[in-house]
Amino acid sequence: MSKLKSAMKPADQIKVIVVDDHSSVRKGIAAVIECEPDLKVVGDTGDGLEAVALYRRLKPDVVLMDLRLPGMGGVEATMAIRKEFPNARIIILTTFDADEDIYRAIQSGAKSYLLKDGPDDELPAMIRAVHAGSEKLPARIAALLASRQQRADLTPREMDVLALLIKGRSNKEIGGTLKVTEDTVKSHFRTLFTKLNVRDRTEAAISAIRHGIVHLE
Amino acid sequence: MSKLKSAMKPADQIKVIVVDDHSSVRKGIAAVIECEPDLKVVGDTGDGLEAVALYRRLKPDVVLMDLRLPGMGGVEATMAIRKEFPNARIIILTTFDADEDIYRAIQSGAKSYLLKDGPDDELPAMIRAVHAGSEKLPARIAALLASRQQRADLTPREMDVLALLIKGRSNKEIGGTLKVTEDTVKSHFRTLFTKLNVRDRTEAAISAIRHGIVHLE
DNA sequence: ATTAAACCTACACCAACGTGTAGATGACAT
DNA sequence: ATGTCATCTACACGTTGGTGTAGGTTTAAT
Repeated sequence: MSKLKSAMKPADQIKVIVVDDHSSVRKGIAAVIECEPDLKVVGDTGDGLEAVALYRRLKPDVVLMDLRLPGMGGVEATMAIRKEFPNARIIILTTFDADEDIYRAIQSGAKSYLLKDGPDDELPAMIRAVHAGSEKLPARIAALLASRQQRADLTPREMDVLALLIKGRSNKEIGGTLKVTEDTVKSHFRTLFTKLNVRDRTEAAISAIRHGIVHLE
Repeated sequence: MSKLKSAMKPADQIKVIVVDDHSSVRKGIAAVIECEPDLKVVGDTGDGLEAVALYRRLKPDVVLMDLRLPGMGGVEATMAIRKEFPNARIIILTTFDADEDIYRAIQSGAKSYLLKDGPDDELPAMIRAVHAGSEKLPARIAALLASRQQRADLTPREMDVLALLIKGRSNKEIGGTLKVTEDTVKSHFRTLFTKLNVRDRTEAAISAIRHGIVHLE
């Protein structure tokens, strides 16, 4: 395996940088990639800001980016890199499969979205595909995205109501916090129920959590 | 680093097997462990049943076990191994930090519980500690366990009610499914609210999800 | 200028939910 | 045997939630 590797000229290898705040995860990803003769990890970091600097310096072919980074999140880091380098090819590699996360990641300019615990050969194949210009998502992720699309987007106000619902607040309390009447809150819930295709607030809460519209923690 | 490794006699090394259904995860863990001269991965598998067979054959010092395995879960595999080898030292290594998962894992005889994305040096240190006889849990996990202990355990019936709540069912529907009256369901919710320390069903649903009493999916 | 959408408010009605209270049964432990 | 606990039932009462209906303002797009 290392024989193959040394036979490959560096110029032909796809240069990859890995951004994840846990170095053990970076090591694991690197270990998988290093098994592939045509791929090469040229840098890694656990910080979003540093990721941008690293990109400037190393000009990798592909970036593997975790979504949840301390300080600057993966979405922000992706946007920052793409603002400066519109052709940057970034793959989001994360443990979360919430619709909303996937949606925001793709919106930010990421080319693909992989789950860390996906099949073994998925990552190298996706690196090559994305490097070659593909933007194809794994079937599972594409399905999640499609299911999200079926649902109309929520307005900012509806997001507020939903966020407070997840904190266990009553209509009256939500109204108090948002400085509107209880009736208005009910009105927002009404449209929310329709958009989320649920019958009541409990289902709405579960659905919101399941789809990653709001995050527990 | 590999110099140190070769200087270490195999007999002095702590033998580890890794059980996880994703081979890329196994590789990552192995990569981290192989950096430590006193640790050695002697086997790995993605299957719970096979894990038991592997244990019989290799008699490792420590087992790293994922919780969510296809077919036989990590808890069952842990119990199966400990039934046959009561001294087996098993560390649960998973991505989930739900109280309930941790609780069941420790109940099943696991010596420790680590999160996959924990600090880099945590895993090797824990392997050594568990091998030496320690059962200490990481602070974060211990705190989660403690918070669970504050809560009285739920009765089977209460679990049923909770599970149906997470499916978005009303009191009447839950009663219909469990073949009891709506009043009985309310009665169960009453005690449930007290035990979970919440005010209403929506909070109960959120709390149950957060603590891993019930699982989405 | 008109339309559309987000956002807000109001009121009334009924259904669903939460609580106080009270009692019955069977299982299992001391 | 007595007690404790899980389970179940019942009824009444007040609160909260969900819906039908109707109309208001502001902002942005056509």
